[in-house]
Amino acid sequence: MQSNPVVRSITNRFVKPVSDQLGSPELYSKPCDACFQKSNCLARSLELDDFRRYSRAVSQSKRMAKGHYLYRLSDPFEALFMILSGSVKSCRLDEEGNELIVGFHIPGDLLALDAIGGRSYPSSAIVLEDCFVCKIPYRLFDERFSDSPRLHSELIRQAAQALRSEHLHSVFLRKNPADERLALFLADLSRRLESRNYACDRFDLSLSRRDIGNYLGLALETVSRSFSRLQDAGLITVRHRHIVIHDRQHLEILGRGCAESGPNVRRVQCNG
Amino acid sequence: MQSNPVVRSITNRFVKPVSDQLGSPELYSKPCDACFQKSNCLARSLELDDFRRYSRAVSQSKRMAKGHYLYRLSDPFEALFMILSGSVKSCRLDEEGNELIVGFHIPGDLLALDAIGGRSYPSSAIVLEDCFVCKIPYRLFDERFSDSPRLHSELIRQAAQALRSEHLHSVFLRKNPADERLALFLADLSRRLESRNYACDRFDLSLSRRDIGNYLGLALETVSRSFSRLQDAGLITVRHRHIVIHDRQHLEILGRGCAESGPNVRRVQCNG
DNA sequence: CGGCTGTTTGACTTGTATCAATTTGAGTGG
DNA sequence: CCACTCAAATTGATACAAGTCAAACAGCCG
Repeated sequence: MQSNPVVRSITNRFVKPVSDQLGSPELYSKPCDACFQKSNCLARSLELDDFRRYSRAVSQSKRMAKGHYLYRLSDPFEALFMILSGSVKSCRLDEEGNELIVGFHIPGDLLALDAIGGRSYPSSAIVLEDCFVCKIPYRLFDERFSDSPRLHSELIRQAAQALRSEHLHSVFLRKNPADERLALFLADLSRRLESRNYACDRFDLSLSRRDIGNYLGLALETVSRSFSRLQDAGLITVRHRHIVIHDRQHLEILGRGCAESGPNVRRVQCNG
Repeated sequence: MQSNPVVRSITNRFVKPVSDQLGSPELYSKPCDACFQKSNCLARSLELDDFRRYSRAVSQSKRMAKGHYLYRLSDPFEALFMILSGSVKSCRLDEEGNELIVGFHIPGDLLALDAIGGRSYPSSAIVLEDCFVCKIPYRLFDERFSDSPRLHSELIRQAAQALRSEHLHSVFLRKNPADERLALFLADLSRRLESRNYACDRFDLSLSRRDIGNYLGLALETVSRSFSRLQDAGLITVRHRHIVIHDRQHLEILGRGCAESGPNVRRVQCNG
């Protein structure tokens, strides 16, 4: 794990906007060729013809301010979103109207995969840090509009990857104690940041303790205490939302429940 | 919720085998047109030409005996599977080699979606009740072999549906007490059985208490106690693996955490 | 500066895991 | 058909991780 000497915030603009006014979503011209997330783009393997068509259809990136919605639960489904910069959480609602966070997304992530096949979005996407996003109209994948097999393959790959991630998430929500959940969350986030070329050993969390607890199935107080314990163990340094990772490998080992350090070795059994 | 007067086991053979020997997987001729799961099939919306090609590629259904593997973790990925009859669990392994169940599947379900895009299966599929399965070579979806947009659309739909189910599963693993998890599990299973035209108010579970606990993030003893409590509340009758559902709607309400019955109303808070 | 929100820490409570003992059921073989 | 064996399920007693309640503290912003 090597990090850049300078910490780059994921709110940095990867794409220079034409205009610079913040607020409600605005349009910017953004040729796909110049996009910083080209390597994660669905269109990365397209032939020139198909790529041009794709590029024309998505050639606009929206700037979204913190707190705004990319889309709302039960809005009609019309597009996927790729995050170019910033961060986003996606959430459902329970019966009492509480948010249930189902995803925490960083640049390079594709959003709204869970909406495919339905008429409306089954979740909302809320901007945590000012974002640039690329809006990908779903009709691009519609047989009536286009039939680029490569584009389809790329999409199904991404969906399968998302499914695998969900499996992992659901598995470690089952029995792992609080510290392990948090450790794995941090290690996983660090890895994802690294794979997108961000600093992975120090970053600012855009999620509150409450949101982290929500996502990990813990009370916010428990999250706070777990942060303290991980810090006491020397694995991280935490000051409010600023995190420094000292030993990601150890975090991962702890997160996988293979911890053998200290007196607190007991694992909760899963009965098989 | 209406059920058939006669309980039909999901081990019933929907497709008559040519030969009848049980044991290691054998081949049976099975024209897709006569398939009982045609309505759930990926090929259901294909034009005649594409359907024929599809049918030729998958025109064989395997019989698999209880305890056998449809595929194993880290086997090379080559095919998806549709369950025609019987039931199957899919599971990953943790570091200690324990099973972690990520799915419980009944006829009409499509398996191995999570393997797409990788070289090998990320999970194993184990037969719980003798099965007939349809093996769908993944090359059917490969651009080099075919480029039927409809088939792709169907696949991505199924994947998105699986993703939504996983979101729901992960959400209710977070904070819901044992009784709610079990209630929702039973109600959901009942609904799925109903949608596949099986008896939904009485069935035999092919999962053990241990497996259910594993899937729901509970100890097997807790599962057993929850069964007893649901029975005491008059919602179900349970005798070992045989379940009778008396009030599915109430089970669902309970499962969603909106319970107001009895003294045990307290919900575990999720802190928002 | 207040007012507000988010975070930390402490004290107490509780749901469920764990350990342990019993009962039931299925399968096997005489 | 009845014993025997083994796995699965039930039920009870106890312990502990994490939830809840509460209070103090730190940042942030108009």
